[in-house]
Amino acid sequence: MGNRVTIKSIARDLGISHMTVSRALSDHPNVRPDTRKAVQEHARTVGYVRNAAAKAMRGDGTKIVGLLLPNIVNEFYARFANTLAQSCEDYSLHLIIHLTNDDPDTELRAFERLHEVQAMSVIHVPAPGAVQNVAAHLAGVNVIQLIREQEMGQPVSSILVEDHGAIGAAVQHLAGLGHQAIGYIGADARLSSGRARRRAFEAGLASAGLVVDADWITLGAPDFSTGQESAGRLLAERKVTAIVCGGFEVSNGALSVVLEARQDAVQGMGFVGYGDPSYYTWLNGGVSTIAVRVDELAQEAARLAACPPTDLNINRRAFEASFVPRNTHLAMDHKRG
Amino acid sequence: MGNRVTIKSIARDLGISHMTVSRALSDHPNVRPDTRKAVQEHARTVGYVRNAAAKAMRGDGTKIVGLLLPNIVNEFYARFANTLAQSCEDYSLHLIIHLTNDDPDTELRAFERLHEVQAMSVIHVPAPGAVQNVAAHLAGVNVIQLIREQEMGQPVSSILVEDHGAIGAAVQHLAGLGHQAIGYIGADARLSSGRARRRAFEAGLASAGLVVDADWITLGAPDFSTGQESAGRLLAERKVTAIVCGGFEVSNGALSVVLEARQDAVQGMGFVGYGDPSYYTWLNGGVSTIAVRVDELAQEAARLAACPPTDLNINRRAFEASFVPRNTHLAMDHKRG
DNA sequence: GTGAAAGCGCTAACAA
DNA sequence: TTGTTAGCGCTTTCAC
Repeated sequence: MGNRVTIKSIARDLGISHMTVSRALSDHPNVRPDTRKAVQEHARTVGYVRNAAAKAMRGDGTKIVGLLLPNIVNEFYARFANTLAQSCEDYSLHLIIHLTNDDPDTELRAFERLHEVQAMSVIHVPAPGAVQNVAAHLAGVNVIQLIREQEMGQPVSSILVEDHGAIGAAVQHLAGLGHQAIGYIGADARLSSGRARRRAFEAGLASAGLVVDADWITLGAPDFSTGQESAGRLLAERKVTAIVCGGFEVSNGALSVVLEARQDAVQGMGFVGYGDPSYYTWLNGGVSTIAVRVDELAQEAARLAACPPTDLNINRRAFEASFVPRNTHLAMDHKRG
Repeated sequence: MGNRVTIKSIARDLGISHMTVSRALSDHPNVRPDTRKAVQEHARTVGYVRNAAAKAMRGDGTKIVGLLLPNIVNEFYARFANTLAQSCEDYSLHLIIHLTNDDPDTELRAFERLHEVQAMSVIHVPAPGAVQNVAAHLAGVNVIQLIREQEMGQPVSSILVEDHGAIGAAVQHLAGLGHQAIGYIGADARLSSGRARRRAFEAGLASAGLVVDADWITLGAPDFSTGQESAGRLLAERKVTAIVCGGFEVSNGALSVVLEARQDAVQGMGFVGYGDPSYYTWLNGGVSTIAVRVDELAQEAARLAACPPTDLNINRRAFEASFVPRNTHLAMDHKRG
């Protein structure tokens, strides 16, 4: 069963040496044109494909790229993976996906598995928490960090979102609408992105001349339930009149709570989400949000994955986020175009 | 650079034969316990992982599963991939994703690439159109078709959605609401699912005592733009008072048009979507839809991918869809819980 | 209980 | 221009 077609089987078929077949198939100059043609034609008709394992074993590399994401249902990650997968097709790269659920142990296992298959590059959203002994699995791997930065004990590339300006604009926008007590929901200090966004939020408040109340800043793991719980708390306490979200998952979690809250509890409340899933344009007649150029991030990631930077020095690239004002106030009637 | 740790390098380190190392690492009985322990400990400290390529070359299989989806931004596919990826983790399988965009050529290339890496199983949503010469790349591969069925020239498993009843229920529901002219948007006859759902829709009309008007049935490729264009046409013609969608992409496309249409053009129009993305519960105060048990499909797919059915006969498994009535009529004010 | 040899598919280096 | 050899990392088979 399943007798693979190999260069040797082709060589037998054609009564020549397997080396001639190898040369013909890789367009080596030292093959008589008619031989080359005959070999290539035969190879096509018998459905020959080169054996990736054999190539890998010779040290020729694998064309395998690993992608480590918290999940793939959040539309930001889904779009990223989608665009990345398409770009990988262009570079003839295989894309292996591992979901970390933002758990360091799962992340470690994923690195281990990718080491087994000798992945050439790994694109990952670093999970929160301490760096573990991943270093052993990183020898000769081209590591590309996404969104968050974390020391890995070896030079890595990073693709980041520069959202300081956008978060500031969101706060200004809310202040302009008359909001004085603005709450924030985001990731805690374990993540570089969590630290940066929180700073941006506080800077925004300051430049709008508003006070920072530590009680209105709710932090946690960068996940859906943090968003839910934080929004629930802020809503229950009724101290803030607006909420700014600093994270993709957190934003969806918070939004789910506000959308399902009693109307009188949220009427007139300001809300700014993070990330820009397609349905944000429809919910509430349009949810104001901080938009990230996800496709550009993904294309840059594919480029870096396909062509590892020869210069092993740090390689940081940041993409500017933008504030998209829509229906900032909740529980309004639908507006239609 | 990047000198891989191998059983031979470990053997050198410990001054023993590489065979003893191999046996120790695979818990073979014929190794002195202290030798085994020493080897395993050393392997752990130097970060040894087995070389997948070498194993594959010996014919031991690859633990690689290919996943071919039209895209991964549609929430149904995203959820499927998400659950599948998690399940693959449990079975220690590598998941390689290829996006076909429902294009047969892209699909063919994906099969070719997966053949190169000797994927053990391939889970795929067959693209519309004729079967091409994929057969050559299927030798010894465990093929699992998802949602749609297509003859592949070799025995395959299929994981299907049994939505006849749910589609019938949707039509009954609309009829009960007084709708007499009900339109349908779905995939054309190139897809098994397109044929089946259309039949289910017509059967539903018949059993509700309603007429079938061929003009109200709009078919096309199973994509977003088909949904957009068809919904646009049905809205412009103003002949139907309700629309039933028969496809994930199509449903989102149609919904996008309906949500962005002028309010008077859709007020009171009935709408039933297909699939149940999370935001359907929030849009329009809740979009009625045909819900598919996506997690169960994915788990079954992982099971089949991990344990290829030894019995090479047909292996079909269908999961029942259900009709979820929510705010069937469009452009109502938000209802809140 | 341990080791040596062979071979999976492929190509760089040498031989003819 | 074509062919032979060797070796990448691993395990099965056979010898000790």
